[in-house]
Amino acid sequence: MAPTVPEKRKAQIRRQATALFQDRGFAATSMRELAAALGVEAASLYSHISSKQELLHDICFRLADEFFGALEIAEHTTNSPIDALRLLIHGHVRVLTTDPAASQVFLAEWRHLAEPALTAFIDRREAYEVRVRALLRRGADAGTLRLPANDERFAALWLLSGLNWLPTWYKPDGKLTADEIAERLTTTLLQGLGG
Amino acid sequence: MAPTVPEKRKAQIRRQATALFQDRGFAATSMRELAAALGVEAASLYSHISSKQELLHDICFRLADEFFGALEIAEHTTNSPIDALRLLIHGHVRVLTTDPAASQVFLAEWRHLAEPALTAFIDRREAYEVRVRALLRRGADAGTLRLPANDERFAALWLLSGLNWLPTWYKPDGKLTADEIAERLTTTLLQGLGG
DNA sequence: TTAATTTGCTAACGACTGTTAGGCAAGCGA
DNA sequence: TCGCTTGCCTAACAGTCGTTAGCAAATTAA
Repeated sequence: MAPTVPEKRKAQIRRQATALFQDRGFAATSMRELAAALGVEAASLYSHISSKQELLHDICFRLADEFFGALEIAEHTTNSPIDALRLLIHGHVRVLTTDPAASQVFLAEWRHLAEPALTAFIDRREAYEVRVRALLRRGADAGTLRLPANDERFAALWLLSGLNWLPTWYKPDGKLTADEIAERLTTTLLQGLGG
Repeated sequence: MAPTVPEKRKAQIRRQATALFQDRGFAATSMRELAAALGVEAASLYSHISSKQELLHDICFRLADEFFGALEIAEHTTNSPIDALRLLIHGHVRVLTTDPAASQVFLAEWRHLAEPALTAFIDRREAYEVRVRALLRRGADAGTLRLPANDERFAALWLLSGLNWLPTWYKPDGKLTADEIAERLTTTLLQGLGG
């Protein structure tokens, strides 16, 4: 009846699945490969999980929750749009660097979700972007942000694309901490590369 | 003996394959799906191509050539690093917008290349980034660019990530032309979002 | 010790994978 | 009309896919 012990093995499977989905892709990863990586036969996995889809679903929606958490902190801890933007970047970067593998699966493999999870995922992602746009809009209206062509949609894409590329090159053993990376990204984002 | 007629059909197959690889991914696209999209049986494809790998290879390396072409123009038409950067962005955006589907395959599906093409591809990509970094370095040394932490590696990632996210949202029927997008990106990149 | 739970196994299912072999019909230049 | 090429077909190959059934060993709880 203890839920912690069964969670252990399931967590191991999820971690290994995350790693494999990340570097081979969901579709190119077989349950037999996943099992082999855990030193087990493929059929044995089904004592712990119900399907391959469930693994992808768990990874994608857990990360979605974390990104939403970071967004909500940014929205609720300050009234200053620029401080909120800083908080958003720091939170976003912390999620990305805490589990880069899961982040990459979240960013790149979500399209392999089956319905109805796929639609739910897309809706959540859109809701996230809407709120980021609103945050940028507030900054532009207050005069503390200068959006290109006054277009918060464009600015939001620019912001998120700059952040979301991070897990493709981030190495956890690198010299920079998550906060240092976030600081650099914030500076670069706000000031640009112009001399 | 006329090489143009057989090329026609092969080009159709390549275009359809590009579209399918883009929205399902290489591994999740079967030759039977590709054939069905062309109104043909799977086996018939092999009169025109030699393998599924060949399709991926052609797409990835053609795009690599185009990106390198844009880079070379940027390197050779001006001595001003900042003008070269502008040219690079415009060229890069033009490639991305001219064939967004192929661009997304290039950016997202290259990892499914088989050896030795995979290693060759990675090497080319690295060579590309090295040259972009050199371009940014020159700008920083000349004082016309201000790189975050004076790190051209970081700046290059920032630049390319901002550009490479474009094909995920770009719609060819949108209001913005490729040059308008490139101008906005250039402005945003150089000036940032700071008010 | 007994009972229940967890974890894994072998074997197999039906479906699907990329690809090949071999043939047939239409359109072509000679 | 002949022969050749192009384009597509059916049939099949050997292998892999996710998943289920049924059973056994190990671990844990009472």
